[in-house]
Amino acid sequence: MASLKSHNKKEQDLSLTKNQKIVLNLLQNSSEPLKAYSILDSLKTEGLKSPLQIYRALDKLEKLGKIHKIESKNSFIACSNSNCARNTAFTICESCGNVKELKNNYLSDGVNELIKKNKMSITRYNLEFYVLCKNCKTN
Amino acid sequence: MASLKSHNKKEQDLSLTKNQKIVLNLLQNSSEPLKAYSILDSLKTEGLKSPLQIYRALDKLEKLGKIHKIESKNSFIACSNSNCARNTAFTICESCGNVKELKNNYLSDGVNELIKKNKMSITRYNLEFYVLCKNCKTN
DNA sequence: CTTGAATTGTTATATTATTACATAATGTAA
DNA sequence: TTACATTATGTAATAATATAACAATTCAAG
Repeated sequence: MASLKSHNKKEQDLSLTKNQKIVLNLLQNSSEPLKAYSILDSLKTEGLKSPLQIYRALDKLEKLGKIHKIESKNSFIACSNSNCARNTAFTICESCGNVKELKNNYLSDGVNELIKKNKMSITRYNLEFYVLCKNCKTN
Repeated sequence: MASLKSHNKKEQDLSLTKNQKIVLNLLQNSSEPLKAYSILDSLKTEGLKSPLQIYRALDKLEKLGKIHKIESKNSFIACSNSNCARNTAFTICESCGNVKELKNNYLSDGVNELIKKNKMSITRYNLEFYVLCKNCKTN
């Protein structure tokens, strides 16, 4: 087991530490973005008791591209692509706050075009599209 | 002067209240985004002494589209277009943090195309492009 | 003038995030 | 292996950002 783990490190990010795994797991199983202190509350049972333990795990996961921060909501969401550490795009429902990550492939061509046309030399981008989600439209 | 002022209210947003004007003025004369508490510090001399006075002015100005919040920096910047209350786009230097608002016209066509192509029904957007600004490139 | 909406002032408090410091685990090169 | 650097941990304290609650005031519309 141990040897398997270390062998696959890079591919599967099994190199995550205990705290990082716990936090990532919570986010991956959440249907909505979570706030740091709400994560903390949820993980008190797992032995995480200080904000810093959460923030440190979040920082690392974000750098790895495994999660993203929705800045306008001070919330964190698991990456639904494949570890996009640099470019992100979300839709955010203006009514209920529901957030979805847009698939890289859907956008990247269009965004690249946009960038070229405007002669911008971009190292990274974050796009937030505000919408009315299906649920909220019908209500 | 006074009569001119009241006559042009709507066009020039002279209807702003005292606090709102003071805060907007500070932001318009700033070369960089400012944080709420730094605004508070700067305006202690003008009689503004509580965070809430600042936040309330900022909220109002943001709704009017006269300023924007850079969420990832918890900072505020005066609008450099004409009161774009809904759609915003910025470049943010990854090195020095320098922020510039992109002109609406530069982007809007391209963004609209992008939205159409992806069949999104967007009510509003905020685009953050991270760059290396000229200064930081050469250093 | 008077009524209702918006704005203000003030205190207290909630929420989000980091500093500082001591310790332990892990990786790596001699 | 030892030794050294790097990374992660735990904990307490505190900084930075933002809002709640309430009383008082301003100010335009009827």
